[in-house]
Amino acid sequence: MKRTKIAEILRTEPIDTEVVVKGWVKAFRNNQFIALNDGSCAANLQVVVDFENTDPALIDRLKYGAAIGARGQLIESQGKGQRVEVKAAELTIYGDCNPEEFPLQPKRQTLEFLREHAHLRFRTSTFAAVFRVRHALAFAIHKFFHERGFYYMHTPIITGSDAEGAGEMFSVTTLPLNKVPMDENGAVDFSQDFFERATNLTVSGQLEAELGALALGEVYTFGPTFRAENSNTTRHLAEFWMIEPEIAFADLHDNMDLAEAMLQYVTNFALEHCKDDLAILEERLLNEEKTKPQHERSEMSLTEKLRFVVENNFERLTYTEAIDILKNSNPNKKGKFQYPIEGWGADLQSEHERYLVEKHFKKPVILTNYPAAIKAFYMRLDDPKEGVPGPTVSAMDILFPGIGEIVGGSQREERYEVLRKKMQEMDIPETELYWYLDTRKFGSCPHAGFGLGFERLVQFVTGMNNIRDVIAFPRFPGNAEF
RNA sequence: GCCUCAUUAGCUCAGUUGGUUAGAGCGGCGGACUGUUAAUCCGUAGGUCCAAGGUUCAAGUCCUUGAUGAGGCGCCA
Repeated sequence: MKRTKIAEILRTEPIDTEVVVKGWVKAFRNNQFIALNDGSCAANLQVVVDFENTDPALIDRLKYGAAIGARGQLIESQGKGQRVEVKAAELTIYGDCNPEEFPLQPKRQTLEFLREHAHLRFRTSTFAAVFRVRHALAFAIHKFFHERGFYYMHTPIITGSDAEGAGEMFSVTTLPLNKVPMDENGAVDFSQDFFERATNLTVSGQLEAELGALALGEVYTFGPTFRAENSNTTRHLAEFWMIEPEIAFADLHDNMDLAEAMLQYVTNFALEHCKDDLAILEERLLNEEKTKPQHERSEMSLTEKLRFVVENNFERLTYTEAIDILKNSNPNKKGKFQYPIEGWGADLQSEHERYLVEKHFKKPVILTNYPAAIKAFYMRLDDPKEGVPGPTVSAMDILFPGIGEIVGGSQREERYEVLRKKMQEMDIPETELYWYLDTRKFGSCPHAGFGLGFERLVQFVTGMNNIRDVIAFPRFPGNAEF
């Protein structure tokens, strides 16, 4: 007989039919009640064992974590706490689970402990919920773009360009590391390498996505990204997933509208499709915050926060306006900022971003038109504007409470000469990026795009504080286990 | 990379001013109970106090160095 997933049984409740369920034992109570979970949903199904007519040796193997199957009638539950249960006629043990050796215990475990047992942490209700929500968000992203006529574009993982300027890169090579061939100048002779040139893992698919957008109109990438930065924070990974839409015939405002609509769409998708999982995560967050002092606790519950983002427009303001607000803010006047706001031109520190998002506006914020000097070469130079002390670019960063920067994007510099000049100023070799410049030479048009850190989105929606807890096997400095 | 804090039983933690035999809860194991819901009740085993060195009559406790973990900052998504 074919097994039925527990999600299906709980949805359709086929009372008085025989079912086969298979899953892992989450609890075995009173010598007769198995809480069975098969990962298809957050809820467990209760399997009732007739302990008086079942082999005691078999009952003895119904340990926490064991993989089992049960065949029997689905009946209305004879007890409280659940609507239906399976009256087991036959039990099968697929995989025993020795409780003396199994690292997980049927009790609360710290996230730090589970992080060190990442191969088993899917078995916990928290991580099962996180990864189901992660799936839902990934699916929602594809759905959102597909519905809007975007094409999903696969940009290369291995890149020959080291001029993308988005951070330190991981080298890709088949050269023998114990005997690297050198050329006559004493430099590594990459002509002997697999690709006959130096190659790296991608730090962004943006430049390639732009090429696609300038023919297909609207495209997006959704793939892994690698940064060899020595970053040790709760919001950085060496390997993470990024969504990078790129839209032709669009300016910064179209870009902001797209990003905001997308974040609201996928958040709403999770609210609608992951109710049980979000309930588990909300409860977890609530318990975690109980250990914090009152003033550090959030004013809203997890789902309230998500609903707030879906129902309210993001606050849009320019960098110049933000500097004004920060300069006149209480923490700046009272010297509370570690980095006081001196004036126009400096990059904002995370304490400043947090002040704007969490204290001043209390909602997601889109900051735009940053000084050109602190942003990437490909961002479009703005026309000079009265009251703005220096040149700016059509950049935008979306800041989320608790997460910080979740989106970074811009309108792209589409003017050939302006882009070339900018590249020269920033020491970006034209020969490396001739193909990028070509798009500005042949049928260039205004276009824009952004990068969304997928794990940061998952962090926001699940309420998990550490980015290492929203990806199955996190990669970070000193760690590539599993 | 920088700063701060932590490391004691399988897990989460307590351990007073440096003082005799290092404790608790949960989990495990054994038993009881049998419509339970983190089941409950009784009993029981379980320790390289992160590592190395030092101070001291005496170190889980103080000092030095290192390892690992966590948080903050920087880099960013």
